[in-house]
Amino acid sequence: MATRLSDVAARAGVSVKTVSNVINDYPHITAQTRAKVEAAIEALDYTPNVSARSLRKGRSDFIALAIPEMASPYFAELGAAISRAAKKRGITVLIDQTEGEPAAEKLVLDGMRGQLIDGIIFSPITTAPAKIELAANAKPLVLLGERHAGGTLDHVAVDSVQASFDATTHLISIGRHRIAAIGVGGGAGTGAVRRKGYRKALKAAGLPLDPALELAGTGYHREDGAAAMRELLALPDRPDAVFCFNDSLALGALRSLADAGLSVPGDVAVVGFDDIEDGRYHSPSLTTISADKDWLAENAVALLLDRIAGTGEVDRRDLTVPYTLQIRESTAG
Amino acid sequence: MATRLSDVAARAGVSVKTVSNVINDYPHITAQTRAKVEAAIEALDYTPNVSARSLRKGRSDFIALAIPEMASPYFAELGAAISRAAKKRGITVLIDQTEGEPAAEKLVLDGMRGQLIDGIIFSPITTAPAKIELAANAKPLVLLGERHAGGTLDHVAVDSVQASFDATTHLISIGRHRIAAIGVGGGAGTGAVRRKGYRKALKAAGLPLDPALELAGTGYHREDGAAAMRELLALPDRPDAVFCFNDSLALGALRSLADAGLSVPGDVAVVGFDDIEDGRYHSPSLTTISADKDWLAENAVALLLDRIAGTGEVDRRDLTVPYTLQIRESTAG
DNA sequence: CTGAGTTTTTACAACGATTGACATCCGCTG
DNA sequence: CAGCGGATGTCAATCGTTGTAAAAACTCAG
Repeated sequence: MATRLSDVAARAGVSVKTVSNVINDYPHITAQTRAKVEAAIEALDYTPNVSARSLRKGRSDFIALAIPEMASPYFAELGAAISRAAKKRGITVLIDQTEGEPAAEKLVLDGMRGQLIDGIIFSPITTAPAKIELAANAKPLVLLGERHAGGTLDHVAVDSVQASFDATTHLISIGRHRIAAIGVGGGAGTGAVRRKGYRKALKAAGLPLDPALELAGTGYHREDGAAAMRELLALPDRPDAVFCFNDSLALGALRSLADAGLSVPGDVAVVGFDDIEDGRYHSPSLTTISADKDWLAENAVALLLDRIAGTGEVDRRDLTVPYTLQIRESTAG
Repeated sequence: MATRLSDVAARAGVSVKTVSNVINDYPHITAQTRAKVEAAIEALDYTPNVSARSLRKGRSDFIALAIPEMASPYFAELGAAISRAAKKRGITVLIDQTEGEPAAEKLVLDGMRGQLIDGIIFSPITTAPAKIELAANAKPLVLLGERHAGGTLDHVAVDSVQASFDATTHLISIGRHRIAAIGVGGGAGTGAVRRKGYRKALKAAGLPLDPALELAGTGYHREDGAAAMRELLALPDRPDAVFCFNDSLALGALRSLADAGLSVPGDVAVVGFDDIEDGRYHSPSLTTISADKDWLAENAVALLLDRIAGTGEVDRRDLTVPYTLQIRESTAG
């Protein structure tokens, strides 16, 4: 079953070394020999044994993507984009669901998978910045997400403060005054950073900051958004707009608004963050911050591969993903 | 950086093989030696090298999951479930997006990844049954999805005919007479099988079969559902219910219905298939066929591992996933 | 205390691909 | 025709782990 290098060599009538040379693009090879070898490879349907190669070379061309959960739409889309970007470069992505568990995240950082993977793209939830720095000796690592903006590791993220500022300002610009925020306490520093932009926008517009309008919730899912929205609607003086720190929260919020018989954006305008596909087809469609996921994926992968190949100790790089505010029905009835 | 077996051996004062024996639970080891070795492993923070192990053993404890796209909600949820099920058994899942491309599917079947993976769970889109049979010599393989029900390969799937029958019958039971079907032509045989159940239900109820009410669409996404629904609404005699062959289609359809100002289920009742999370939080929430994804995942993984470990040529197994009809707002206003 | 029988531990050789040092063999140039 | 560079081949070693088989250590009966 297993075709080996030697099988190819035998069929091509050359030495094992030559086949290896062909595969590894060794400079001095006749077009003729190369053709012969390639024909044999084709004929035998040969694939190099990854284990053997990786054992010998110390490189596997596998990278890991560690995300909290692949079933959540944002991460699913991100994972898909990163897989594609990596595949283009002949790299395979191994997706790791940490489920936000510290133990699982630690495992990732320890360069788990027994030296199989060449590097990690990591979207942390629980692990604190300091610990990441500490453990990050094992493998090249690129961080995603806004946490940790001041660290010493390579990093790719949206400028969440600015984006949140824009989102909130958009709500103000359509005449809203009581603007709530959902997701304030959420994971990975996201909550804190986005709240910063939110508050900044309120302040810039001279609007008061009402603590009752800042909802933490326990997670970043639809149900959390729905619950938070219900809380907001129970307030004596309910908000006329909500900025949700991600689209899932926003979709949950929309559900609660619908249940309450309120119109969107008539009674309450809603803005999300992430631009997941669900939001585009929702009714009403969701206004949201749309970061370029393919850009993010391309750059995260490129950065990591750079670091893996890296000889000299290049400076830490910190990339900012371009984004736009997609105005849709949930704010522009 | 790389701590090797020999490092552990040196520190514990035993031979390399003994350490290996400890790790692999070889029966004859003194408690004392074991303790010594384990202490050394702990102290040095040793992790076995996957490549070397896999090279030597011919087993890697990696399996691949090949799906059309991980960003589509159903497959994202399925992938998450399978990852979890595998992790429980110490297996790592490598997710492969075939994007429905024949070339990519062929690669999967050829047992790509250079013998790294031990087996494949495959959810085919384009590749025909016959070709799968043919190529399936390389690696143990478990098929998902309804295509190929009569083949010779291990197989885990919902009884789509029955489920579709139930879904359609439910629509009939709430008094609908003009029931459309969306997704009839779609990929992987799904369309054909579900249509069969749909037609059967109509026939059983003595309802006429109107070809104009069977919509194919180009894919299984929201946009396809939305487009199909628009087509249906343009009919002179529009349907009073729609059975969509998956939830994404249904959500798209709901969007078009909302755009048209029609009420659900008042004017048109909608049923989906898959029970993805989006449907539960949609407004109106979506009535759907809910197959037990964890059951599916557990059994697919177990079946595959069985086959991998398998000595004797066990008979082909064909597992049917239990499901329920979740009645929600889109049919029960 | 000896020898047989049983545990426990070890030495050695693979697994498949790659690499480096050299040895060839070729056609050419000077 | 010596010599040179290009193109291949030979050979051996290496990556880290584990299966085989045998050596070493221990147990216990006589």
